Amino acid sequence: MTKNFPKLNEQMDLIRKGVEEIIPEEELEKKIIKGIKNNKPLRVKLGADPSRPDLHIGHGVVLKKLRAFQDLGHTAVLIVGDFTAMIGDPSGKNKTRPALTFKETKENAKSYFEQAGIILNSKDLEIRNNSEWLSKMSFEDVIKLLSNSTIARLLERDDFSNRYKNGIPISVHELLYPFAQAYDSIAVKSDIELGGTDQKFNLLLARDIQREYNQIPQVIITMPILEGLDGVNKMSKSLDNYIGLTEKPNDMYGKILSIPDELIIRYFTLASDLSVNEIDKIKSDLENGKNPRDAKHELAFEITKNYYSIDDAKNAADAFHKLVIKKDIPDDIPEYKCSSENILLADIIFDAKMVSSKGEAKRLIKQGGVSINKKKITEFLNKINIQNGDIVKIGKRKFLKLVLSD
RNA sequence: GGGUCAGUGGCCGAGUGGUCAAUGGCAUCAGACUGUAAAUCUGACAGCAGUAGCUUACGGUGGUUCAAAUCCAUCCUGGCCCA
Repeated sequence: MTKNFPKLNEQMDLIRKGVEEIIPEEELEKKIIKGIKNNKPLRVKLGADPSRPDLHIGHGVVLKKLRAFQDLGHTAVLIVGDFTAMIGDPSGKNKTRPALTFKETKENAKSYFEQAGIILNSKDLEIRNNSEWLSKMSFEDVIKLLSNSTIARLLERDDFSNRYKNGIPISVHELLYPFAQAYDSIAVKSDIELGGTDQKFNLLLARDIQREYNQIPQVIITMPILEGLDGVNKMSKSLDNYIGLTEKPNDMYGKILSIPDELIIRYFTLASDLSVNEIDKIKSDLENGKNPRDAKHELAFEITKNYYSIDDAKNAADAFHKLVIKKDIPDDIPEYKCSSENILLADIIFDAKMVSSKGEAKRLIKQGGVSINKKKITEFLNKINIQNGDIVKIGKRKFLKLVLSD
């Protein structure tokens, strides 16, 4: 199979977009030149962590970079850490992560691929489980592997040294994680490995180890960690500041609009497919007084479009204007069947699972957060008379359509 | 192995026998306001209950007491010091 690789400059331009570091850049150029000359795609490794089944656009940053390599004709090698999931990557963590069972790992891996598949091209994609080689290693093999580094080196890592200083436990097996990951690179003979900046240590260690095992060390490319909706912390599910890859277009659009203005360019760079030139244009427009709101709408549109379609993005934009700006009601609202016309409002919204307890329902009503047909209801003790088709609004974004059934 | 300290609500962290469903901060939710689902201000924030009542909660279990998050015993988890 012959491939037509783009020229070095073209490749480098695309690769450089948004990256934090390329270590070392000259080696990358050499590898690319060699690839073009020998007509051989580079093997670009990315470790998938099956302990986190829900991907968000923060994960998308690095997946997009991997996709960029695929678009350039290279081979994406996705490693499922089914074996290492038993350890749990300590990167960026301040506590030991619970080990997963094999079954959980499998299920998570499945949903990981469904979601990563949104971004990656299924061609030029090689998927490997690291249990394939790690489970076969003997204790002797492990000792050989571990003899390539020192405790001092491991403790240099921020994650570990912070935990150590602050008296937070570090289990010994966590120290082995970077070695397992490094060994993956040897097993798949990676030319390049991608990761977030929090992976830098692990990625670099693999270079040393590959050298010990007589392989040409991989080039490492780190991507910035995308901030979440709060604009401060990294995007993560546990902080609930994330935009899921599989979120509905409307939610995706709305959530993007809620990012702080300062993050607009960063999001364009890391999460959209716009070219560096296009992004520079937006940047200068903003500096010349363009309303950030408009730029943010463009951003929301772009990202939603990439994950769905132009039409979906348009619809999401319309829905946002309707729901949030004009405070209108959305088109599709869940229905709730009422058997009686006389009923407590609190019971309805609790039963329809719009709130997690009746106390919460009462609280919302008391605070004026619930309305029927745009009329606020603030008395939670009175029963209400319902008409078929009444629209109940709960809080800012939840709606319920009442349907009488007899 | 010995000693010692700690484990509190989504998180951080007060509280050392009754006045504790438990101060405060963060997060969250609602209302007002706004270009925004931002910022700010106000309020709420265990569950059940037609409203001062009940239930479940301060690592687990058992106990002392009229009464325990607070005391005792034991177990689990972890930190630190010594070996």
